[in-house]
Amino acid sequence: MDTGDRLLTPGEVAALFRVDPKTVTRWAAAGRIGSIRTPGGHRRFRESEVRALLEGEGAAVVEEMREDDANNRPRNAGPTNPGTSYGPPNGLR
Amino acid sequence: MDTGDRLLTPGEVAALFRVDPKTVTRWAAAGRIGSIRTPGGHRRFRESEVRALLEGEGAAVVEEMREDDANNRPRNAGPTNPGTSYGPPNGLR
DNA sequence: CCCTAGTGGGGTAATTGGGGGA
DNA sequence: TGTGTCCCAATTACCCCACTAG
Repeated sequence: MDTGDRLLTPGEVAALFRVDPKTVTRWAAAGRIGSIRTPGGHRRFRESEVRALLEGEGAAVVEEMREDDANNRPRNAGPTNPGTSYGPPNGLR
Repeated sequence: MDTGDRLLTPGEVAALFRVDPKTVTRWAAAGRIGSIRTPGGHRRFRESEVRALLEGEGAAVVEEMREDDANNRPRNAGPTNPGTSYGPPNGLR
């Protein structure tokens, strides 16, 4: 994997997350996402990093709820990585 | 490759289900619906999954209601009538 | 050289998240 | 049991204008 990550523009990342490009800029400013700056000051994001965020953060039961587990229904039994520390690296709160 | 599903905000999903955004949040917290979190902590829901839930409740999912579980999970037999035009999921602005 | 589109920065309003109680 | 509503704090969306990217 030679870093074949393509660089995405804020608008691309914003469309992926369904947020405003400005919000993506704030993530980079807050250090929540890696950003590469162009000589002009614009930012570029790595596709691998964006994809990791999209699928890794909330990866939950994408499968339909099957009845085969009628044995019992653990509400939170997913490997969802429970307190995954979704983020606030800085104990902001 | 992508399922082609856009991401919806809690408010959008809440409007589709006619419930409060808080309720939608609880569904995600309970693992009943897939949720993708933004680096900021907000949630995004997949349009395909929301639609599957909306259409599935009132239409034909031939999925048989299994034994004891049926007792545990009562089907909402209300005249939800989602089959008709509830609202254009295309609330994109 | 000029042009269009996108991006950045700051500020303000609206939405969202989490907990608690009805 | 499940949902609606209250609190507060954080995050996000849209406004302006100026500059970069191609």
